[in-house]
Amino acid sequence: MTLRLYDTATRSVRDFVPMTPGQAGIYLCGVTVQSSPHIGHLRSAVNYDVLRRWLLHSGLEVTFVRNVTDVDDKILQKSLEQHRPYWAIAYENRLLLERDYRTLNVLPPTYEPLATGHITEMHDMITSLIERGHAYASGNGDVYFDVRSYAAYGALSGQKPDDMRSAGDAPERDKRDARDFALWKGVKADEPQDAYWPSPWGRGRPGWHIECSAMARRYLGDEFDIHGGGLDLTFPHHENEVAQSKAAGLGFSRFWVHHALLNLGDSKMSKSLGNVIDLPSLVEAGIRPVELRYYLGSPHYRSRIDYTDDALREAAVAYKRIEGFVHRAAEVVGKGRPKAVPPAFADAMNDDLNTSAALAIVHDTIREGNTALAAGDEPAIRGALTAVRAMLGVLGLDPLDTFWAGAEGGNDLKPVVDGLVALALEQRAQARARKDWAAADQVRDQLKNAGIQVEDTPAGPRWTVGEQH
RNA sequence: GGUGGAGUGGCCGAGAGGCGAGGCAACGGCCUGCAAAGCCGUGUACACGGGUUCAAAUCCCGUCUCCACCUCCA
Repeated sequence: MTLRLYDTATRSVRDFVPMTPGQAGIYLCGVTVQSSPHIGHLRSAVNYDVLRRWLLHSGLEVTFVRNVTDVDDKILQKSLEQHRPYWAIAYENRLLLERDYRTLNVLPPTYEPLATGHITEMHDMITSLIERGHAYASGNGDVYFDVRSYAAYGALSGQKPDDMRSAGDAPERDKRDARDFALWKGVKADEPQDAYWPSPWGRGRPGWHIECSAMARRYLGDEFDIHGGGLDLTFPHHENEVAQSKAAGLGFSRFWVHHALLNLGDSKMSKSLGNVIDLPSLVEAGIRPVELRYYLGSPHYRSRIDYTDDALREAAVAYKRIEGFVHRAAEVVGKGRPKAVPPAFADAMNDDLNTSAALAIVHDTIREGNTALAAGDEPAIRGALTAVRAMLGVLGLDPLDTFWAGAEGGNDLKPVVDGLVALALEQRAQARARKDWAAADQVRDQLKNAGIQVEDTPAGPRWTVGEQH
């Protein structure tokens, strides 16, 4: 069975057939770095990271491009408000974003192009659009895409231009049609003057959509496999991107993958509504990044997540069960080498990345592994462990992955603590030997007060720092 | 007004004509000196009203509620 993916353009699940056998090119609309990231942005990153890892696991070579839009209306507005250059704001937020991506074990993109680094590519495309009669310069420095010149406009998002509510951004300068959108924006007196570049149409800056068309072409070619982004980008951003690129004669994206949003309260998480939760605040509240990743990656990517603290904490408990098995098993049979993934897991992933169904297989395997642990059946333990690790690896959640293992604090001290705890456990063992349960339990309680959990296993007592896992 | 989507047991969350995904919580049992962890068992859930069918959470019609987009947005 091969991967089947939902394609927004055809509104159907289709077989994913790479343009070039063995390879996949993905363009993901990253973020406009106008403010610090929240967990909705991180959901996006996690969803596509899982797609990417699954393609890699399936043996494909993946070129993964995630852009950063580092100049736009809002960034310029903040520049004025904060009396700082627009690029200082963009860079600051970009660093915060990358820090969060890294913290969640999101693989770095193959390329991470900036809009401001591709002005020339944009000019080329705009020139081509004008030549082909799909764009026009207004005469005061703006260049617009001529929506009426492109018959398929609206096909991606299912919108009929005539049925759309009239655009609220009314008095654009010299548009032929209210739905035309800017490819290039001429100088405005009330904008930061350091945000302009020379162009054939005079000094100006890019319109919002052109950068993605230009950069996707630059790094993935005229036609490529998958274009991704949030559901809220379908219109107008992606609609405009297709229009530009196809009107310029390019094949552009073969699949459109859109993930659902993360809501908090009655509406999607967004800075402008103020209903925002970010990674640092969750970490402060005791949630580990890997637990957040589990929470964000468990529901299907096309299902809305209604964020609640309780649901997140429940996900954290579920992840601890996974971790508990992996650690206990590894202590008995060693870490092993993750191998192939169970067929049922592969089927779930191939079915439009059904991570929920895939996790059910993970939990089933863990149950078998726990039974094997209780029975001391080492081959079975080893089999379950390597399978579980392989599956978790695809999801970016393997606790023994050096990434997460290294993230656990205090590992340098583990041998030291190990020795100290061993002393205490020796006393407990002696007390237990003479059936002095009070003394034995006292040792355990004291260790617990010091933050060390002791549990007895068939292989003797084991201990963990902090919460059980 | 237009477009897309959602409503599943106490909670989270898959599924999409017939056999109760999975997790959390709860209850009972096993294991354990006790605990923890684990294992086994227990739940007849699919917004509402009609209809189609031998069979509907899944298909059709209608109703209600909610979300997203049509304006910057992952």
